[in-house]
Amino acid sequence: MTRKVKIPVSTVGRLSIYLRVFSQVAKTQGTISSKGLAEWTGINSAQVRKDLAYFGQFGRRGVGYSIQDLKAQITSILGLDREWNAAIIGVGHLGTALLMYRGFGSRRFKVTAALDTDPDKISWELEGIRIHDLADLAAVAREKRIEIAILSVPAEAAQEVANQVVAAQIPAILNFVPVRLVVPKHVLLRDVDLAGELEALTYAMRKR
Amino acid sequence: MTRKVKIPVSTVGRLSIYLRVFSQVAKTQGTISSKGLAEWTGINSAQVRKDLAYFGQFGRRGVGYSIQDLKAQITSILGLDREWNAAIIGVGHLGTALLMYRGFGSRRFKVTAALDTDPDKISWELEGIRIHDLADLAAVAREKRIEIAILSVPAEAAQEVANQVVAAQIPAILNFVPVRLVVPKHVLLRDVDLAGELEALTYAMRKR
DNA sequence: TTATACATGTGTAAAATTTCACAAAGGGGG
DNA sequence: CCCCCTTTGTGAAATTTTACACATGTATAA
Repeated sequence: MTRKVKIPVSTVGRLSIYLRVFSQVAKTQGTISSKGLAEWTGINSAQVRKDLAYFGQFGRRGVGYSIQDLKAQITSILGLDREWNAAIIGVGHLGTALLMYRGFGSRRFKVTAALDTDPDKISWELEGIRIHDLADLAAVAREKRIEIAILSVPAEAAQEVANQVVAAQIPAILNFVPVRLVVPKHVLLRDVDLAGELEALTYAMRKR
Repeated sequence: MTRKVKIPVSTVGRLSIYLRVFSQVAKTQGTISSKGLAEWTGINSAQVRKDLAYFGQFGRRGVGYSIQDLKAQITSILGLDREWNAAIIGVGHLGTALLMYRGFGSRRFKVTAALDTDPDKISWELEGIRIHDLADLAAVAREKRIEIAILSVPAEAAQEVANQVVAAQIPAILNFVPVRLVVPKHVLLRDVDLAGELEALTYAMRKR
């Protein structure tokens, strides 16, 4: 089988990048080479081939990769051949921001619930999504079949909320809170640090 | 000198993480060990020491690092000892979202301008920030001393807008558009791919 | 003063990731 | 059918990143 060796996380990240290229070139050609993908992405062409080879032999020597096929393959590898329900937990500035951001939905992600603890927010609706009481998380998660919790709560509350997410049997967390969360290892956790991204820029700018 | 060897990007990313820990522990202790930082962050303690050692000898053997000192050091290393003016370019869903998100401002980043090409948006104000015509980018950038452009425009327009940013002499771009931008190498570019983050999660969930 | 426990800074080893480089194939033209 | 150009898939090398391990320094207590 193909999935004997462990696949680097970085490879998975690049799959997303390759997928994106297709929406930009698909119209003009039916096929693309690793060199072509390399040019579009800035990733070394050997790297491209190696990334794809982890999952199978999708290319044809002398020809390249069928865009249609490869698109379908990567879509399937990334689990994007179906929809995923997500809930936003914490409807403060960032949470509201993420709720408004339709980019999540644009691919296969649907934000179908929002939760907060603030009585002034609960029962309100934002962008057509009702805000539930966080206390009802387990019920909401079950009912709406939530599989991804998008966390944007205050730092002090983050771990406690994460515990509730785990208790509600939601299997994955996308954490926007700049705090290290401890979760059982069967729960998938991914951190996004927006301030950190800016800091990487100022670090580089400072040296001038 | 301390800056002879090249510092890994990953090290810089971890500095942000260390810095964050201090706001959570500072009150209780005056000092922290690499082991302590390791426990807070999940990063190996030798890694912590190596990261810090790139920039100088901040610790004391048998004692650890003075939190106050280390905080000041990292703050300075990351260039966070002053404020940075940022502009949000593209006030669609994500742009609005980012504009509302005060987390950027919470540290040393100030979003002081917003720009768009849509006549219906230009001259409006959002969160107290006036939306300018993108055509005026160079003037706005000069006047407001913009040093970071936060890009959230449609994919088709991204490269062209990036060119304008470069022409406006803005030295750094934080790009939220899932497109590879080509910029001169004196311009700092950092990509944030929100959909990609979710895709990393679904990839892992799919395998069950 | 000496023993003990702690913790840094760093040389070295290990692991992971990226890049090179080439044999093996595919395709097209004559 | 043969030649030539292209491009994959993949060992092996190179590079980068992480982890180990320990000599060296610090503090405390008896």
